[in-house]
Amino acid sequence: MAASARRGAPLTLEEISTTALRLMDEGGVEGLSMRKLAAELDVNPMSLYHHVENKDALIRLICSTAAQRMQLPPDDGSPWQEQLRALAMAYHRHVGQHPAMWSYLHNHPELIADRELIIWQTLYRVLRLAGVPESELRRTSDVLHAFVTGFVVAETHGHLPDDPEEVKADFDAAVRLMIHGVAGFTR
Amino acid sequence: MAASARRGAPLTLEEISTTALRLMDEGGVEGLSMRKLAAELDVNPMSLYHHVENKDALIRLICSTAAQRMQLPPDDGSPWQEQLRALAMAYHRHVGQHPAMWSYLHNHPELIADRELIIWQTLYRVLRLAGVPESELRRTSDVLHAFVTGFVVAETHGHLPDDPEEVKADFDAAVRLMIHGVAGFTR
DNA sequence: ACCTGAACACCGTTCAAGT
DNA sequence: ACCTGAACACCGTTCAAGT
Repeated sequence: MAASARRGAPLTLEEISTTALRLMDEGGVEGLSMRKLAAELDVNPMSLYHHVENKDALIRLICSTAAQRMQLPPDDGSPWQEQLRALAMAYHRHVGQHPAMWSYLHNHPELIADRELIIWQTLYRVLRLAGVPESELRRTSDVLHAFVTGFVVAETHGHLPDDPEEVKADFDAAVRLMIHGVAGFTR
Repeated sequence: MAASARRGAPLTLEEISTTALRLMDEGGVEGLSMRKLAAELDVNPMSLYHHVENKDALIRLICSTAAQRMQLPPDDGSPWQEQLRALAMAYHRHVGQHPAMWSYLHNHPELIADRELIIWQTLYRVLRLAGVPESELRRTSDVLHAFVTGFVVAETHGHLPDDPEEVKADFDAAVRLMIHGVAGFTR
């Protein structure tokens, strides 16, 4: 056994990653430290190293579990333009919930490179529907993903204090620009 | 007088910001610390606080001087599509030279919000040329800027090791998508 | 197997003291 | 006016020791 001296139960990866993500959500990147996380879990800082190799690995864990759990819209049969907008909105919501995590992810794109992730599967499906040829799927999805990430990160960190109507109009303009871009692409 | 005990001349903001940017370029965000910067300048760490309020102010200084010095293409009379591409390429080059600074900037868009900056002036000019109405300039330029930043940051951090031909094709696709998007916008 | 305390090499920053 | 050293409250991480 050898559970914690202060806690009843032993640590799990599950609660480590959940608590770490919460700390990041609440206090940004600098809100998460190994020592604060340990304090939050009521455990010795060094105990964490038995479950996670180091801080980088911890953040990687947070990102991958959060990315896997993203709630993305299913294929409802609507036109690709609407589905692209719905996907962008789902992205927008997720970044709004975990801005610090997405900032990190934006600077470490390799953590989200796995094409089996639901986010890529969904984007591929929408782009196929739009008529993007198979050979261009990787490239087009990369570009759109970078665009959307750039936009929502800038929006979340930049002008949230603004008039929400303005933010909505900005978001609409971004989506329309992408739709026109993809349409012009396959025409 | 009262210059440094170890150096001949007193510190200047100029050399502080130049050296700090170099440290960031060489070692990423974690390559820049007040103590390393002081060591590099052969000065006591605390001396820096006489020229700069704190580390945040130092990074703000780096970003604003670098942004002011960006070399952007002048109006050469070519079509707006070509000028937009040239602008994106200039951006691309600058981010490639200072990736860590741009990562920071991407997460602190307020540092680049001043519409008098050459980057906004240039973008406004190109968009006017493309026929974007005055009332939509702020919005459209925000969206495009976020897109370009998203793309070049992702590219710089993500798949530079790739085949340079592929990177170039990705960049072309991104520019074409933006051009189609803007064109569809004003049609 | 899992947890712990002490220790090391780093941080940013404050403050009182030097010239 | 500008620089400095000591000190404080933080970091991530290693290591040897506990159960």
